[in-house]
Amino acid sequence: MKNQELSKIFYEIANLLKTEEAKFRPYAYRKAALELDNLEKDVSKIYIQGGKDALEKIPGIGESIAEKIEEYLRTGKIKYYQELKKKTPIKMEELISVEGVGPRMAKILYEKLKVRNLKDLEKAAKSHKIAELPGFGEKTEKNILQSISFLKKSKGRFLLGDVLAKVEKIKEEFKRIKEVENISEAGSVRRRKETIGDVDLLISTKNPKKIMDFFVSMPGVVKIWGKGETKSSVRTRQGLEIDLRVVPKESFGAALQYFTGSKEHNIGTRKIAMSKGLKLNEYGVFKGKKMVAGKNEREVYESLGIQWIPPEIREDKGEIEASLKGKLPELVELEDIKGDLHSHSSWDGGTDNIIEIAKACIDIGYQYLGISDHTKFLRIEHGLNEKELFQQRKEIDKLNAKFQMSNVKFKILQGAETNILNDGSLDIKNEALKKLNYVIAGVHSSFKMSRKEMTRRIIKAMKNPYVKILAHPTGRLIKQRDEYLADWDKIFKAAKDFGVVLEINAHPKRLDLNERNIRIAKEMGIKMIINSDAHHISQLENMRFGVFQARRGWAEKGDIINTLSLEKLINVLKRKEVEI
DNA sequence: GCTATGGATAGCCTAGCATCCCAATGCTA
Repeated sequence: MKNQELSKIFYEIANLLKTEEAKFRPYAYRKAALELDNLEKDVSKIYIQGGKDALEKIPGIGESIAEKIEEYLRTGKIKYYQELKKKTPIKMEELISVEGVGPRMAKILYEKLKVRNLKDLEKAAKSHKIAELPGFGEKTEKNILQSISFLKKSKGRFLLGDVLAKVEKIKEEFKRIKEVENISEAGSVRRRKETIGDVDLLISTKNPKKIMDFFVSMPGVVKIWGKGETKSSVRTRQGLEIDLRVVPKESFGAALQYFTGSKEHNIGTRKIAMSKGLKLNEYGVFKGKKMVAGKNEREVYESLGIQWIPPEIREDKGEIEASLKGKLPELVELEDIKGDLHSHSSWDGGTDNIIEIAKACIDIGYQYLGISDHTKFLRIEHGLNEKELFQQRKEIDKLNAKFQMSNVKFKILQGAETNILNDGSLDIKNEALKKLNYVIAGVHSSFKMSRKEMTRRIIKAMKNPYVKILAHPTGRLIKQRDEYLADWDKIFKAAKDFGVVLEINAHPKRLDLNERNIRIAKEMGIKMIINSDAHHISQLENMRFGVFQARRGWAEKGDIINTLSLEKLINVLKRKEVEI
């Protein structure tokens, strides 16, 4: 789809324009980029069917941007964009991915120090040239270096959220070929790791040549690293490396087990095979020369005398031992989720009305939806004040009454995503919080506090009798920002003591808690909730990424409160009983 | 540059915070 390509260009134009005097044009381009990114229909189809006029019907796209889309679809280029790039030939996206560096700073650094990319930026910072510039200083330079070293750690990896849909699409394409007997993703994609290095695909077929020919000629392939009958590797336009392996039908299960990994897990399973006088490799399980299993993965595990282990926990973190004892956790499933308690509506500047979100949730099959808009401290997000929360309540009550009248078994709950201010107080008065069905609290500012201060700040908020959920507890943004400094042992203990539910934020960029913390929370008996944090109806689907993450942290249905029926959930959301 | 209102023009995504330098700027949510 051209949507994403165009969206990327318009984002970049917006950022380039931000370095100039233009005040509102950057917002216009950003809006257009956002709309294109969220657009379900292929923009080139819209153009073919209705021309430029049809393009202008897309929200946020007017005459000028429609012309640029037209130009891109016809020529593959946008002259205006090229001219902007010529004026400031820097890798803007790369530079502003460094926390603390924005478009303006990037431009100044280019003009003064000829910084064009991340490498130049690091060099300039290391040689202390940045601190010498007017308007900059030692602290800025130090922060830049810190952010760069964080970025390096995740370099070359993609978010699962960006990769999975593409993998699913490729699988669909393959399934149309009748010679494909079995197909599955393997590797870290199948284990649903939060970031992915490269994609492994596995197919069984009697006609490897046809499969491999199709694979290397897929649209979007820009480089073929290798092509053979059993293995081919390509790189896509987005920089994603995909390996495809073709195996015979009889070995598909064994190969799937082998290529799913992790390496550590496989070492463990192979040891078990050895202890039973068997040999396990990617072709099957063998007793001497006789193959005893291999066709499907389940029989591979069973032939070793252990339970089949869900891919998400194949990390050699105790799953093999648990499996040997027949005590694997029954991991939470997407189907267990009965509702979403973290979503944003048009009240706080989101795109969709409450009723639209509710309808989407009914379609998913949820029993309930919690609207939790931002509150007033976050002006940029149009945070609601006490009065607006009250007005919103009236709308929600009306909608619930309608559901009841028409015998729809669905309820909208009213929450709010309040802000934990620097001193640990919230930005909404308790009298207003009291009237909500539940309160989420989260840190949205001043991330760089001392460990001690941040710990005190969060725990104080958790003590508020109305706070029930701690949103995105560690504040990290994958590949972008590390978690804030805090004493997590103390915070987890506070969650346990004060009955605060820890969120597993399902946004692919957050996935916060991470799997390690989920497992700690589970072992401590702390309840968790998986929330989408959707700002757009399409993001409700992110729930699945939260479920993957929960599964990676060994969470079971009973650990997650939004697997409960509405009645039970309401009971859990009740005011804290404990004296704080 | 887009949208809404009214047919050309106003309004839009702002406020707190850190940093750098002691008032202003740019970044972030």
